[in-house]
Order: sequence, then C-alpha cells, then structure tokens
Amino acid sequence: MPRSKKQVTTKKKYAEKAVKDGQATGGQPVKRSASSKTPQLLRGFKDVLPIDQKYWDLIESRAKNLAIGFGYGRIRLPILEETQLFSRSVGKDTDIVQKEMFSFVDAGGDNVSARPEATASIARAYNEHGMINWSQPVKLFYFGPMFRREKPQSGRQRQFYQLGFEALGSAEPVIDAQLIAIFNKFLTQLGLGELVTIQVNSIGCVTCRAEYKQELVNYFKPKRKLLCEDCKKRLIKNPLRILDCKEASCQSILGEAPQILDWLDDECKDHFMKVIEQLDQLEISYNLNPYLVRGLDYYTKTVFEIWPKEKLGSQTALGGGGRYDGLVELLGGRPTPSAGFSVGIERVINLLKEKNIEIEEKNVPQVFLAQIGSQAKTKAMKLLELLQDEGIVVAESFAKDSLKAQLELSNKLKAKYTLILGQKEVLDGTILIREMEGGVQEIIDYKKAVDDLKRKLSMT
RNA sequence: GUGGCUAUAGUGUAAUGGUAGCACAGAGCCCUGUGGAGGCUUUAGCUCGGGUUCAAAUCCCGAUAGCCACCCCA
Repeated sequence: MPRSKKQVTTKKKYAEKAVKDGQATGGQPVKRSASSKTPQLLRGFKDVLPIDQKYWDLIESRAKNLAIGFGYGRIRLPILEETQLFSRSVGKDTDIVQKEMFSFVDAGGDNVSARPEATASIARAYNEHGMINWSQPVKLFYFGPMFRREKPQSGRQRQFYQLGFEALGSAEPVIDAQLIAIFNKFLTQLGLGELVTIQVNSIGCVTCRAEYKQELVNYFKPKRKLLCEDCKKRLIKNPLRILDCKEASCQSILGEAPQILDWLDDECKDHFMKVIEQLDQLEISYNLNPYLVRGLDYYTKTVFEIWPKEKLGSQTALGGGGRYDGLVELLGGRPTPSAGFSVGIERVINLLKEKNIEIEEKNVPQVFLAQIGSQAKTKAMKLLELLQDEGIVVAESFAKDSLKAQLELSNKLKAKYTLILGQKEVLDGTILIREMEGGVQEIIDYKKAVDDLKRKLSMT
C-alpha cells in the first residue's frame, strides 16, 4: 500500500516538473539555461566557507599575538588607492603595475586601482599622518585582501590575502633580522617550522646594485647565444632576473657569473653581515641564496623569502620581504629607512591542508538546547539568550520539532550537554540536562539550570 | 599574457555513441519525548552554446571555469 501511494506522488512530481520545464505545455520547451542567469564567482575569486574559517581564525589570532608581542600596531588600509601610488613605488615597468592591476577611472574621473600589495600604502600612510614624528621605528601590521589580475592557479588568485609586518624609520640590521624572526615564528607556531626554508640575500643599495647590474650585463653579453629567449629580453629589461631563470641552458652559465655579494659597497656589506650575525645569534637557520631577487622596485639591501621544502606547484614563496630604504622618500617623505615582509595567507593554508596539520575546532558548542512543543519552544528561546548572556556557547535547532533530530544534531556538533525542555518540564518548572558522552540525564529545577550548567562546565 | 590537461547531484566518483549509477552529505521513516549502529524511502547532476548522428555525458568546434607548465609573483 505505501508503495503504490508513493508511486502516485512520484508521478505527480514528474508531471509538475515537466510543466515547469515546459515539456507538457504543448508549446516550445522553456530552456532553463540556469548558468547563464545564475551569478557566478568572478574568475580567480573565491568564497571562504564556514568549514575553512578555523584556518583563518587561527592565522589571524597568531598574527595578532605576535604583533602585540613585538610591538606592532594594526593598521587598516583602504582597498583602493590612486593608481600612481603603485606605479611610483612598485615600479611602473613591473608586471604587477603594467598588466596585473585592477585599475579604472571612477565616476569622478580619478585614476584608481585595487591595491596589488600593501607596502606602498604603508609608506603613503607614514607620510600622510606625519609618522616621522612618532617614536621610531614605527611598527605596523596589516591583514587584508590584495588584487592582481593574473591567470589563476592554485595558490594564485586574483583576490588573495596578505598579512604583513612593516617597521619604518630605522636602518638598524637588527630590524631586518627581527622581521625574519617574526616571520619564522609565525610559521613555526602554525606547525610549519620544519617544512620551510628561509632564503636570504642582499641586493645592495641603488648605487652598488647599478654597478652590479652593469657587471652582470657585461658577463652575459658575450654569452648571449646561450641564454633562453626570455633571458635575452631580461638582459635589457631586468638582468637580475636571469639569476633565477629555470632554463637549464641559463643555469649552466650562472656558476661563473659575478655574485651580488662581491659587489656590495662597504656599507651594504657591513649591514648584511650584521643581519646574518643576528640570525645566527637567534639560531634561525637560513639559506644564503645569491640568486634571490625580488620583483618590486623598491627593495634595497636585505631581501628574503620563505619557501616550502617540498615545492607546491610552481608557486615557491609563502611570503617574502626585505628592506626598502628609499620608498618613503620616493613618495615625497623624508629619507626613512624601512623594512617589512608579507605572507600569502592562502598559500599558508594550502600548506597546512597539504600537510594535514590539525587545527583545533573552536566553534564547538558547550550546550545544545532542545525543545518539544510550542510552549517549550518559546520558553527555550528566552533561555537561549540567558545562556548566551552568561557566556555559554549554546547551539539550538528551533526549526526542528522532533527531539530525535535535535539530539542527532547535538551529537554531530559535539556538544557536551543537551538541555531538553518539553511540555512536561514547562508545566513542572524543570528541565532535563543530558550529558552526551555517557547519556546520563537528570531533572533539575528550571531556575537553577543556568547556574548548574555553569558549574558543570567550569568543572571540566 | 602564451601553451597543455580537465569539466557528471552539495562533495567524491562510475558509465566511451543506445534507460545517467554508486558512496558520503541532506530530508524522512522503521522508533509520535532521547543521539552515536543498522535497514528502508527520498531530494539532488551530465558547465554553457553550437555541430556530427536515427541516437551524444560520451565524438567535433566555440565559450566559460579549474588545474598544470611558462611569464610573473604572495
């Protein structure tokens, strides 16, 4: 009997569906073409769903703690800036500025861009708020989305989050070392310490880098035929980039190439040596990488990146940074030696997931509040707020009426206790409290429920 | 930006020209006030648009998206 009944309903549903789809209307089939009408994510943009929040929460709270510990104050910077801020700082010939920015002319005719990174904004803010009059160095940290219109891959999105620490107003090598130490500590606290390597190099100041560049060109020019096509272009555009080319033919002639460290002037060399000494003192292991070059124009002297030991796709760096002694001045301020680093949050999360690093689930409710019957439901809604006011993390499912379904949910949410409030309890002025693990439950006075629960929870 | 690979319920996957199936998740029942096990029922899908064919999830073309390599970068 139930079977035939169900068949009827099923047939009915099909009929309804057919009508909806236009098949039974006798006319043209109505095409749903859902995807053309359903709004979709923009290319390279992603939603972060509740299931992943634990990673984000963890990263942000670790960053905040480190910031407090090392004296970095949070700064929240705007997403949009004048386009020229980036062309002047990041470099107008860099790929980031030339082809990767979300730039547009707004309704008022201003040229604006979604920020592709935050250091330029930091320097702008330093000047704009007269931070030169604050006690130096000014230490700032930020956390927020950046935008680059690249072809997406895993670990490379058009909107991605960066966390950054910046110290402005000190030329001391200890600043460079401390930034590396913070970066390292951040990853270590996330359980990634053993899985990454720190790459360090110095690219000198404007003067000695120019000399080195010339030297590099002089070296490669006679060997031009041995270089790959890209590197032939780099020879003119950005000879430093030849150093990290992946082509075997280019790699093979790198060995004899002049090394930047030999061309640093006395001051730059001295600075770098001190940074290295500091790192040794701090017992931070690092890899001196003479081929490490960073893509943004404003870097000087110390540069560093942190790489996973096992390469994840073609994206090597989890993050990187360095010194940018000329940036503040370049943007119209006083000479202000500075340094900083930024971390790609999605890349860090990818690594955490890849290595199955366990993250404590923080949003486990302590108590689940179940109800049976409409009177009980109303009363439970009030109780819910009482519990919340006492700071108890409580879950509920007022939309479900069956106790069974509510207990199932309580179990799934891993609540320690379930409060059960039914018609009987409402009349008696009581409430049931069930300890989920053992299934023991007791009847208690409704008025004492909150206190009783608090006692039970604080005892565990 | 260049080149390559891929696209099936919410998720993970089968079916290779001929009836779209399975697992998990969701809803419901077995059990009308008691979760974790089991059984049953059910919801939900061929990315989109063209073409070839009697017939396309399957073959071809295009679009889109994801991934991979390059470029570049976090």
